[in-house]
Amino acid sequence: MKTRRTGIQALADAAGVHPSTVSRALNPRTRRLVSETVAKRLETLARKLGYSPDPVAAGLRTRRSGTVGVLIPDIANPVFPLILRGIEEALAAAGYTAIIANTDNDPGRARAAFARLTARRIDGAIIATATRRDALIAQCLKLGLPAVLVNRAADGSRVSAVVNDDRAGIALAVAHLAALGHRAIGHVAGPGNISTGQARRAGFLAAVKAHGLAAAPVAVADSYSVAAGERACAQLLGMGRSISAVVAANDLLALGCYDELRRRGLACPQALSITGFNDMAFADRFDPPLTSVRIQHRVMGVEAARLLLAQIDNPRAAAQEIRLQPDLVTRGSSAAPPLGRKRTG
Amino acid sequence: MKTRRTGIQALADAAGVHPSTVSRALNPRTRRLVSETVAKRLETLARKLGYSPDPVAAGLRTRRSGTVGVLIPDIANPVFPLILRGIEEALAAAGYTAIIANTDNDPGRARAAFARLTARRIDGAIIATATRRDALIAQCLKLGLPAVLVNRAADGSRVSAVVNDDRAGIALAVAHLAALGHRAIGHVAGPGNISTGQARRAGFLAAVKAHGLAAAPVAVADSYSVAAGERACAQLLGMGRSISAVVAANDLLALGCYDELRRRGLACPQALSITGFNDMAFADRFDPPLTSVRIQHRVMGVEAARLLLAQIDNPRAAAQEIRLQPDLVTRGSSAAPPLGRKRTG
DNA sequence: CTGAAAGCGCTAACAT
DNA sequence: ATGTTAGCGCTTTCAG
Repeated sequence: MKTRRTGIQALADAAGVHPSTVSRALNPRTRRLVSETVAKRLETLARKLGYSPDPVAAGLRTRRSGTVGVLIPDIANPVFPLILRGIEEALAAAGYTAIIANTDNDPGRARAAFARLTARRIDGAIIATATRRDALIAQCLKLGLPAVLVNRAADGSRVSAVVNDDRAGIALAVAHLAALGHRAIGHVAGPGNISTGQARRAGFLAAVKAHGLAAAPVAVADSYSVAAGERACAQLLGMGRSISAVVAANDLLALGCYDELRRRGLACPQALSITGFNDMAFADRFDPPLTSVRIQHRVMGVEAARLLLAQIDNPRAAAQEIRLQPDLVTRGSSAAPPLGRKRTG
Repeated sequence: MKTRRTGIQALADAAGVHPSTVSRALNPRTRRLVSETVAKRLETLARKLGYSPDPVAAGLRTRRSGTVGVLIPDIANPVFPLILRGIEEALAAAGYTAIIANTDNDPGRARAAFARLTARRIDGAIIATATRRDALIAQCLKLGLPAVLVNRAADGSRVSAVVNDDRAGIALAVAHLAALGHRAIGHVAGPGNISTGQARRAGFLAAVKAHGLAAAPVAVADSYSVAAGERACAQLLGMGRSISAVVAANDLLALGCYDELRRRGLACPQALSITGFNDMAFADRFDPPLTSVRIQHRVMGVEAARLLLAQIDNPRAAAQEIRLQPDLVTRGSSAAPPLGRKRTG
C-alpha cells in the first residue's frame, strides 16, 4: 500500500487547477505566467502537502538533468577535496548537483567514467584530469557538452579553464630561495603532458634566468606522486651538478624529495632546501614543515563552477581562462644554503 | 539542427522490430525473453549506431535511479576519500553511481543535502555522518529508503552498518603503551554523541582496567578536529594528574595534542607519548610520525556498498553490522615513558 | 491567464 | 518470442 508520492497532479486536484498551472506556478522561470493569487495559493499548498518537484522527470522533458560531472585524477591527493568543496558550493547554490568520478590518473578509467557521466545526461563537465591534449576535451567539444578545466589547462584554449598562475608561483619560490642565498637550484618537474608540469618548468627556467642564477638542472617526474618525486630527485642529484635547493612542481613530489634526501643521509634544509607547490593540507605538519606555493583551492572550484554554469546558460559564449594568483608560504624546508658550496651529486 | 540522439526507437526502426523488443534485448535482466538471434543482432546494431540507454528515462518508469547518495561529514578529513574510493568501486561494478554530499559536520546542511538527494530519487543512502541518534536515519526508515552507515554506527541497530572494532583498536594502542612501560595514560575522547567517540572511550577505560593501569583521566573533544583536540588536550593536562601518554580518539585530535604539547614546551614522545586512530594519509610524515590504529578504509567502503546493494535488492532483509578489525602502526610518537615519573599538569 | 494534449525515452503489464 | 498499449512526472506548445 505505498502512498503515492504527491506529484504535480495531486496538487492540481487539491487546488482545483490544471497540472500545467501548477508547473508554471512552481517554476521560477515561468511563475510570471500565472496570476499572483493562484501562484501564492499553490506555493502554500505545495508546502502543506510536502510536494517537491521531481528534477529527473522534469529533465526528461527539458533535456536538462541539473547535474554536472566532475572528473578528478586522484581524490586521495588533498588538493582535490578542497577544489571540490568550492565546486559543490557554487553548484548547489544554483540548484545543481555534482557527480564526482575518480580516474586514478588512468586514461582508460577516465573514458569509462566520462561515458557513465554522459549516459546520466550531465549538463556539463568540470575536468581536473586534463592532459595538454586531452581526448575527453575533444569529445566534449564534439558533443557540444559545456566543459571547464580546473587546475590544469589544455593546449590551444578551445575550452574555458580556471588555473593558477604557475609561472608566478614558481617565480615566488625561486625568488625566495635566491633571497636566502641559493645560487644553484634544481627542479623536479611534473609530467610534461600536463599543463602544470610544463608551465611550472618553464616558469622555473625563466625565473632562474631572471635572477641570473647558475646552471639549473631539471628532472621530470612521470606522475604527481611521492614515488615519482623520489625517483626524479634521485636522478636530479645524480647529475653531478652542485645544487643547494630543489623546487618541486608539487607537494607530493616534494615529499618524494624528502625521502630521497633521507635515503642519502642529507638533511633538509641544512644540506638542501626544498619547496613544494599547492600547500596541501598538513604541509605545515611535515618534517620539516614544507615551504610551498599556496593556491586558492576553494576559489578555483567556485570559479570553475561559475564558468560552467554560464556556459550552460549560453553555450556559444567564447572560452575564457581565469588565472588565479598564488602566494608563498615559507616554512622550515627552506633555509640559507650551507656555507661551503656543497657537492650533492 | 541537432541530430536527435539515437534512442530505442531509432534502433527498433533500423532493426525492423518493436521498441519493447529492443528494450528487452538490451537489458540483461530481460534479455532471456528474446530470441538469441535477434538479441545478438540488436547488440551489434546498438554498437554500430552508438546507442546507449538512458538510465534516467528508464528510472522514471522503474522508479530506480541507479544512484546512491553518500553523506560525508568532512571531505577534507583524509579518512573519507579512502572510504569513498571503496564505495565508488563497489557501486560502479554494479552499475550504480554515487552522488556525494558534504555536510561539514553541520546537521542543517546534512538535512538540506539529504533532501536534495531524495529529490534526485536515490535508491539508497550511505551515511558516514551519523550521530548515535540521527534524524536522517529515522527519516530513511520512515521513507523506506535503504540505508547503510559507514564508520559510525547508531544506537539500536535498526539499520545496517560497517564499522571498525573500535574497542579492539583502542585496546591495541593501550597495550602498546603499557608494553612500553606507561602506567598512567590519558584519553582525548571524540564527541559523545558519535558512536566512535563513545566506543573508543569505553574501549579505553576497559583496556586500562584490563592492564591494571592507574587513574585514567579523560577529556572529551567537541568535534573531530585539530582545534578541538588541542583544547581537550589542554584540559587533560590541566587536570593535575600525572600521565605519560595520551591515546587520542582520532588522528586530527592527536595533531591537536601535538600542538598543545608544543605550546607547553613538552616533547613528544620524550615527555609524553601520543597515539592516534585512523592512520590517515601522511600520518607517517608528521613530526613526530604518528603511531596510529590503522583501519581498513577501502574495505569499509566496499562492504558498505555491498550491504546497501543487497538491501536495495531485498528491502525487507534484516539489518546487519559488519565489524572490521584494525591493527596498530607503531611510529615515533610513542616511546618508553621518561624515567622519573613526570608531572605534566 | 489557464486548460488541453502531446511527448521526453524507456519499461511493464497484457495480449497474441 | 514479439507486438500493443499505457504511463512514469513533468514541461511545453497550442488554443481559448
